[in-house]
Amino acid sequence: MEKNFRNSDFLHVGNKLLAWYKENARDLPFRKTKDPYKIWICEIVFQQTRINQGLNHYNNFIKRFPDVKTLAEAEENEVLLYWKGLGYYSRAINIHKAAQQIMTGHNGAFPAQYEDILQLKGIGKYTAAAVSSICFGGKMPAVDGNFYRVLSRVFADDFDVSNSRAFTYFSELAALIMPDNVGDFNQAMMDLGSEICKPKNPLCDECPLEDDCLAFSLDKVSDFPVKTKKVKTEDLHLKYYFVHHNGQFVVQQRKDDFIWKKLFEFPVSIPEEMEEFIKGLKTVHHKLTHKNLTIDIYNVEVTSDTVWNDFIIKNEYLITDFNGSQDKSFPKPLETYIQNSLKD
DNA sequence: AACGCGGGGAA
DNA sequence: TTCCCAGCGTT
Repeated sequence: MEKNFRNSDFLHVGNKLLAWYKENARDLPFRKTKDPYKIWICEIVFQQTRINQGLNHYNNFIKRFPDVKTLAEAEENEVLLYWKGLGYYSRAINIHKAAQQIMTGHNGAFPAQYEDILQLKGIGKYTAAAVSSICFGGKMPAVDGNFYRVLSRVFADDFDVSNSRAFTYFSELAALIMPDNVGDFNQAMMDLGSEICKPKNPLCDECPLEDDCLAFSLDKVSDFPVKTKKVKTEDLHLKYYFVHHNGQFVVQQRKDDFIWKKLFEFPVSIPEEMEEFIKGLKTVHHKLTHKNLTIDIYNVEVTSDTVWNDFIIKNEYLITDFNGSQDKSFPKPLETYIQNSLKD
């Protein structure tokens, strides 16, 4: 793009956006508060997550963990239970650690300064800017996917949003139109990007920035944003054994690497002498963003107390039953498998 | 600077 | 199918 295009005053664009937001802001639960704890939680929940998908999780989470102290004192596994089904489970692990950071490092009071907020686990430049601007009058733009899309269209800017310098680049672009009320501006950009300036089929005739949008005037809205990085998926084959005995079954907890960090799963192998108890196999297909999973689940009904006890003791496995499984967080496909087994 | 990490909805 | 979503931590 021509650099001289950016040398004029674009503040009126931001002011139009604010006026639009005043009339068209979405009615969301976390819009009624400036409690930094609640804003923080909502920012984490809705990272890479659509509002409708995470709304129930957010409400349940706030109800169970209403403040920093309650969250900090909870068990990690219970925090993960409330994150069940949301994905990106390191968010739950980090949110719990950050609560403890706030207790020990800030006497339980959420830090007000951008630099201090940025030090918390799981909080990056986007979230620090969002919380500080919405709750404490901070002046940093909360640059996210909506900013990339709206700004690249308004300025018809072909800067590649998959470039690692995109955050800095679009932060500078945002500063051109950013009014004094940065908290509302940040939220307005989110609502405009979500409701009007959508990735596909944007509602340009309803957009308050239609007269200011260079891409629209060039009839090239669909050319922006430019994104070169392509989504690549790979196939992955997993195998589990659903080992059960007298209504109980064997579970173990995953490590905090790879997928489904610290969630519970079935054992991935059984001793040879147990193979005679295999009743059948169910293959489950599950799609992740970057993986197509094929999961073979062997149904192993152990009818020998000796074999069962040896297996548990030798491997130090955890045992649960169908009721107890509700207190644990399982990966989606395994959760579905357990629920279906309950019906049989 | 590049990559891995979930799950669901829209087109 | 493919893309995208109130991104972040690790390497």
